[in-house]
Amino acid sequence: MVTIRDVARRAGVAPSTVSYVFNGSRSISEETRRRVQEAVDALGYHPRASARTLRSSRTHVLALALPRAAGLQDSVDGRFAIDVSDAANGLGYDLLLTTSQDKAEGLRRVALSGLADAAVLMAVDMEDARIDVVRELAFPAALIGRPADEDALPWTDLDWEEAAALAVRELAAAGHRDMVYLAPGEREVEGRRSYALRGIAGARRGARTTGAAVTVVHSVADPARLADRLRTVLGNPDADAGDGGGAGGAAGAGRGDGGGAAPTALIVQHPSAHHHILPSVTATGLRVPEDLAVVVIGTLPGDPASRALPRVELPVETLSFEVTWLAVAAAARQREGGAPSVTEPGARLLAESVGHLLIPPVLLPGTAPLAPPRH
Amino acid sequence: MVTIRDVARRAGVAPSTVSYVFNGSRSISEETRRRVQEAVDALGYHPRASARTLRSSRTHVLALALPRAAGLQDSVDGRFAIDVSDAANGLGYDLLLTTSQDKAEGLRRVALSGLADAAVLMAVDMEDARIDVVRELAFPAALIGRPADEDALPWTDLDWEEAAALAVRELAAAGHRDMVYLAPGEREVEGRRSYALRGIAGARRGARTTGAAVTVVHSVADPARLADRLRTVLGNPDADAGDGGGAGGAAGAGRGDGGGAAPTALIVQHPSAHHHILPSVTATGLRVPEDLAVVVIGTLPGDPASRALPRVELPVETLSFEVTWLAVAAAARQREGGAPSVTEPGARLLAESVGHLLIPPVLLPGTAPLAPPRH
DNA sequence: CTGTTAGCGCCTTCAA
DNA sequence: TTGAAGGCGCTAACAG
Repeated sequence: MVTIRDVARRAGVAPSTVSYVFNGSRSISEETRRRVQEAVDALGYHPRASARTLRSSRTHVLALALPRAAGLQDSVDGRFAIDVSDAANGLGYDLLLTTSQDKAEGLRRVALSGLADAAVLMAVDMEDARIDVVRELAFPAALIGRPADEDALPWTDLDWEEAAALAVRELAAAGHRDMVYLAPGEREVEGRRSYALRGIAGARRGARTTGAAVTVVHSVADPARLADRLRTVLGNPDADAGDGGGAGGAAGAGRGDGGGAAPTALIVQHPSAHHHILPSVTATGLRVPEDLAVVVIGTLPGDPASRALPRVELPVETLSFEVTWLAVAAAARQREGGAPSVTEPGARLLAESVGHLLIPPVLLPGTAPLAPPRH
Repeated sequence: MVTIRDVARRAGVAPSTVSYVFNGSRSISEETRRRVQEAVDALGYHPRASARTLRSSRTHVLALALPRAAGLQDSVDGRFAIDVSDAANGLGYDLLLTTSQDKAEGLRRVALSGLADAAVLMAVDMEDARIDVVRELAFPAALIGRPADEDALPWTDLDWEEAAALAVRELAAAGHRDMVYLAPGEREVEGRRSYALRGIAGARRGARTTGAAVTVVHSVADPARLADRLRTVLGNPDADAGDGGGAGGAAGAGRGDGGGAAPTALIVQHPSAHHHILPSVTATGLRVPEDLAVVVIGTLPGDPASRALPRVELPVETLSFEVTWLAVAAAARQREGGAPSVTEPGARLLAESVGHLLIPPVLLPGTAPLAPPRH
């Protein structure tokens, strides 16, 4: 184990000088710097993180709090984890994963034991228990997701509400009067997942704005059951009444002049349905886009399977970078007692002062056009 | 900041006593224990990880080295990250993500700065640079993936080779004489990704064993190009010669009595193709399973989109647990100077002594049967 | 521009 | 069954 003292001895300087060479907080003569560097290379010295942290009470580690809802987790989570890790590295931080089980236990433990300087909270609910935890502990944190209390903590998110409203508006502009909004599953709504509620609210708003009829249906993981629900709500003429069953999660919504006509458009917000939505629709006997226009919301960028459809992508990389920046800024603010540092122009400055950053949705064209309805 | 001394003072004991209460390595009177606990609760004391680590040189942190190949990463990676995190938590460890960019830089830094006790390496290549790094640094590590040198480090993996061979055998037993093996993309093969090479080797072995003709085709991310390649190799009668183009990644292989007949079965090993393989096949005009039997290898458990097909699932949870265990065991071995600890029976003991654990593939039935060929 | 020094909070040997 | 004390490796005052 080679320490700073070994280096100092070999370079013929004091340990503190070696430290300053590393931390660069005071001027060092070129000669001294060179000799220290030489000793470092010769001995293969590398500072111990624990000693540094104990002394400076800075870890240069960010905690990433994953939700870890029992059962299947979306591939979205992993994608965020990787991109946040990259962003953190770029800012000189490492990333510690905390799959907080119950009551944000992991997050609390990480904060209390000083394992991280700040936390990034993923997949937040409208009222998220983890928010209370970090506030109670005065632990710097930033969220991916827009909580009910928008001023409690810095956050960033895709504007899911506007994304849904935008999809409805565009479809209405193309002539569609009757649409179906395939929202995340019931459980996500009951769990008050932010993106789920915002998306549905946007769909309703779009319906009001355009006068189109928008029926909100909740998605299900199982493709067969999903096809059932779609069959029911899309009112396919030659439905062969497969498994029968109830009307599923159809929840009436949207007022407009569309009345009870058969829907001509489908908006899909459920992440895990993105991949098999097309087969599920095809299973109902409808052709896309001739019989039914399909728009997808929240797809992963670069996902080949969803490039065919018109869609609003989830800007994972941007969100990851911004939330990381917000978390690091929060840590800095806490260290310096609240003085906001003005280091970057533009959106970032805004994000820091306002405390959040809402990313406007962009509707990308798919291979298949936004076909107008047939009647 | 409440320290161990504050607790000691309030409980009327020495700091060391408090420490022993936490670490339980010597007997404490019930009375003392109670008073310490009371003080801990009252003051909200929590030990500092950095101080502990500095003193004990144990971090209780595992590093997870993700490959981070430029461009799109599979959702598989994220899934592993989460499951390894859970497994680590179960063994009393936290998980630090290192998205090692070039030359395993992140991993090296984490090891050198003592941020972790051991590493888990994901998505290993046959000859992986990270293996050299951890060996050079004598840093305990375990791999998810089976490297060329099987004895260099402990590892665990699905037996991809046997999985592919199994699929060929089962299809051959069902009467198929001509098959297509859709392997991972050319880049993954050139990068000598372990699972890619093993899978292809297994397909070849299956061909030899059964006498069936197996053509190996490399997958592509883009669904349209994939459909093209499939059209070419599956020799669809009513192919409308879409984009023309070359024969794509078709690489002749497999000897047998199948000769040049049209393939009746398709085996898919490319993870990112799993989701849209069915549409891509349908796009060629072939019906599944009437015209073409499809078997998928390496699907994620619980993925609703792939439940329909016969498949070999990737046992993410098992692999994650085992590799975590191997990594922790390696750390313990290093601490204790090589003495193998005998704490668990069965497979785990075996895994520890042999140093690796190869999981045998299981072919699960899909909704669609393994239809026999028509001719 | 550089050296000396005093801990950061904890664990663990040694002593009682 | 418990205390006292030293030091893990590093940083940040203070001196010069």
